[in-house]
Amino acid sequence: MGRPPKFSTMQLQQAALELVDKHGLAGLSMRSLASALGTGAMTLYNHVPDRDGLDLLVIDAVLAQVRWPTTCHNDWRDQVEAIAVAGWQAVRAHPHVLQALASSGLSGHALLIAFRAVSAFVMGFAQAELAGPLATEAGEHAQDVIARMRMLAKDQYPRLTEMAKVANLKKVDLEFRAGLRALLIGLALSKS
Amino acid sequence: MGRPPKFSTMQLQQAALELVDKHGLAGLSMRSLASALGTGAMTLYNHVPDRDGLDLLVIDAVLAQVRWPTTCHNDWRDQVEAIAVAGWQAVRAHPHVLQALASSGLSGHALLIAFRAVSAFVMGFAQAELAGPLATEAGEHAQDVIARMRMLAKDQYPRLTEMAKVANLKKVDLEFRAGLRALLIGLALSKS
DNA sequence: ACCTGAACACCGTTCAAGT
DNA sequence: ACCTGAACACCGTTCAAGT
Repeated sequence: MGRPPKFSTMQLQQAALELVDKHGLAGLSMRSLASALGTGAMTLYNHVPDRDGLDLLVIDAVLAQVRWPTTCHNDWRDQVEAIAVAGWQAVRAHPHVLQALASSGLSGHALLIAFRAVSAFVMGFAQAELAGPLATEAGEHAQDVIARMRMLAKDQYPRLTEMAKVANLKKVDLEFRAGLRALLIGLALSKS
Repeated sequence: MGRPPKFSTMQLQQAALELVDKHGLAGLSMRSLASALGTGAMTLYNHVPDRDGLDLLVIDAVLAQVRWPTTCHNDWRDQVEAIAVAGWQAVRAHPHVLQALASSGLSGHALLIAFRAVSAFVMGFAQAELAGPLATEAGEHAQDVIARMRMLAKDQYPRLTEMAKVANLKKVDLEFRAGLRALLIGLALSKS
């Protein structure tokens, strides 16, 4: 009866991520993961409901590697920037995962709108980076917009606020920052 | 020898889009599209190099339906907003296509950074909309950021500029506008 | 030039059986 | 409880043949 599981979920995650890093998302299948673990395909159904569960496994593995900032900036915008940078760096380390993230991952978790916005940017930037280098000097003179979102995040989105215990990031990628600014300018459509 | 093609590309596009609208992207396969057209799978290879070509077909079909704005606003930000609205409305009409758009479509075309940014937002908003209604009152007091991107678009990105012959949009979706503003606030991280 | 069916090497998942 | 192989209904694509 009560048998101990042959594999831990972490083992599956590690093997799946390895597979995706090596062969792309298309290289991850029930059968390929199973044989990478030296077992049969059906064994995986003890850890995962279906094929899509494999994607979520990979996404979780990547998110688990994110070094979320842990200390607070005075300016909340610095905090959000640090979060975005951290998320982007984690995704960047596993380019093939992008596809899974974009197609279903984060939205399936019913994540917060604000976090979704940030991650949407992260995706967009990473995709742009694959196609060609960004015009890094675009946003140098960007100015402020009103930041009412700060309250909004604190009141309605505790999870985002919790994530926003921001670290004093030393080694941020300058190109990413410049790209972020360029995107913000491009998106800044507010009326006056 | 010289035989006339049995199907026009437009016929394929229409049938493929219909399939995706009805059964989701997963419902589109070489075989399913072929049998929807009453032919064999291999016939499709005369119009399309491989399976991914089917996705591009669908994406093109959606983009073809976009009623791009045709007249100019004085404020370039109004123009870009009109573009974003038009793109979003087209995508909205075919929710299942989102997956294809997000995973490869637009980035594969090496599109402009700015347009990618806008479409990334469109994706993010559409995904957020599927998960739940947006906090529409979030961005009411948004203010300006510097808009150097205007020049940038004119000098370096003629295709975007060409698309930015903006129409005087009458029926824009208010929720979308509000969501756009909320996202902009959330993303507005510029330093001061 | 364009179409086509058979065949190949895959795929996810159901099922029934094993410990 | 957890594992497993066989079987089923798919899939994209190569190939060789048809008009």
